[in-house]
Amino acid sequence: MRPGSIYAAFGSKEALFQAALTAYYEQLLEEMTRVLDSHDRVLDGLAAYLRQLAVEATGEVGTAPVPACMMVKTLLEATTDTPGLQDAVNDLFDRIERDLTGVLESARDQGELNKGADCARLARLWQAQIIGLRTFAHRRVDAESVKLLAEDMILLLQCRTS
Amino acid sequence: MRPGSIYAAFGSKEALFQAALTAYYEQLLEEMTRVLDSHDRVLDGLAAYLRQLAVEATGEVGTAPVPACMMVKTLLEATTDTPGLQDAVNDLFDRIERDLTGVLESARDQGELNKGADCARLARLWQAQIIGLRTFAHRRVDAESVKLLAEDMILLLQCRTS
DNA sequence: TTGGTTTTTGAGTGATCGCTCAAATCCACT
DNA sequence: AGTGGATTTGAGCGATCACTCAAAAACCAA
Repeated sequence: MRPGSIYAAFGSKEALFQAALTAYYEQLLEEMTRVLDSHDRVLDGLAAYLRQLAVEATGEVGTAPVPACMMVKTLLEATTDTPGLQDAVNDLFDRIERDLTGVLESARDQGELNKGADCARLARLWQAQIIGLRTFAHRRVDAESVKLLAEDMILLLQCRTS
Repeated sequence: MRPGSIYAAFGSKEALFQAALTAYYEQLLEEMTRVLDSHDRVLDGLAAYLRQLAVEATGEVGTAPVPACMMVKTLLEATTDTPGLQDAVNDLFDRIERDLTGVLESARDQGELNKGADCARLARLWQAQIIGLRTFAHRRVDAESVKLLAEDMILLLQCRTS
C-alpha cells in the first residue's frame, strides 16, 4: 500500500494513528475479558492476566517479547499540540478504568471484596500496576524478576482487597 | 546556540541526548536522596518521595505539572537500531535499582524491614510503583485520585515490608 | 463486453530532518 | 593593541518527512 491509498482512507497520519490506537484498545479489552471469563473468581482472573502480561512482556514462550504498550507510549508522547490525540488516549484510558471498575464491582457483588470497597480507586491502583509491570519489563531484566514482580503486585492487591 | 556549536560539543544528536539523560538521572537521584535524608526512617522518606511525585506530577502547587519521565520515555522508545541509547538507559535503570536496593538494605539494617527481606526484589517493586504512578498521573485525572493512588501504593508496600 | 465507480499507483510537492564546514567572532594572554 | 586558539555562526548539504494528485488499474453490475 502506498501513501495515497492510506490518505484516501484515513485523511491524515494522526487519524490513522487514532484508528490504530482504538483498535489496540479493543484488542486489549478483548484479551483481558477472555482471561477473566476463563476463571471462576474475578480476582483469580486478574491475577492470571497479570501473570500472562509478565510472560508475554519478557517473551519467555516461543513468541517475541511484546512491544511497549501503545496507549502508554501515546499518553507520554501526546502534547497540547496534538490535542486530538490527547483527547483520544485519555478517553481510552477512561474506558479501561470504567471496564476495570465494572469488573471489580462484580467481584465485590460476588463477595470477593468487602462491601465497602472503592472499586474505582482499586481500578486505578490496578491500572497503575499493569502500567508499571509492562514498562518495567522493557528493561533488560531476567524473566524471573518480572514474574516475581507480578507475584508481588498480586499479593499487594490481595492484601488490599481482602 | 546554533547546530554547529552543539555538534562541536557533543558530536551527534544521540550523544547529546545521552548526556541529557545522564544529567536527568543525576537530578533524579539527587532529589530522592534529599527527600530521604530529610526523614529519620527510610520508609517514611520513601513514602514522602512518592507523595511528592504525586503532587509534582499533577502540578497542584504553583508549578506546572512535571513532564513525563525522560528515562521511561527513552526506555519505551529505544529500539535495537539505537543500541547505544538502549544500553545507556538500561544502565541508568540498573543504577536506580542498585540505589534503591541500597536504601532498602539500610532500612533493613535499622530494623525497619524484617531480617530476611529481599531488598533487590523490593527495589524493583518500588521502581514499578514509581513508574506506574508517574505514568498514570499523565492522564487527565483529578489531583485527588493521584494522591490516593500514591497512598495506596505506600500502604501496599508497608504491608509488604513489615 | 461494456460503462461507471472505486482504489491504487508513481511521481512529485514543500518542509523539516540530522549534520557539516569555512568564515566570522570571541577571548585570554602578552 | 596584537596574536593565537577556541567557539559560534550562517549557509547549505542530502535524506526523509507528511502529504497530494492525475493517471492507471482493478472492480463490478448490467
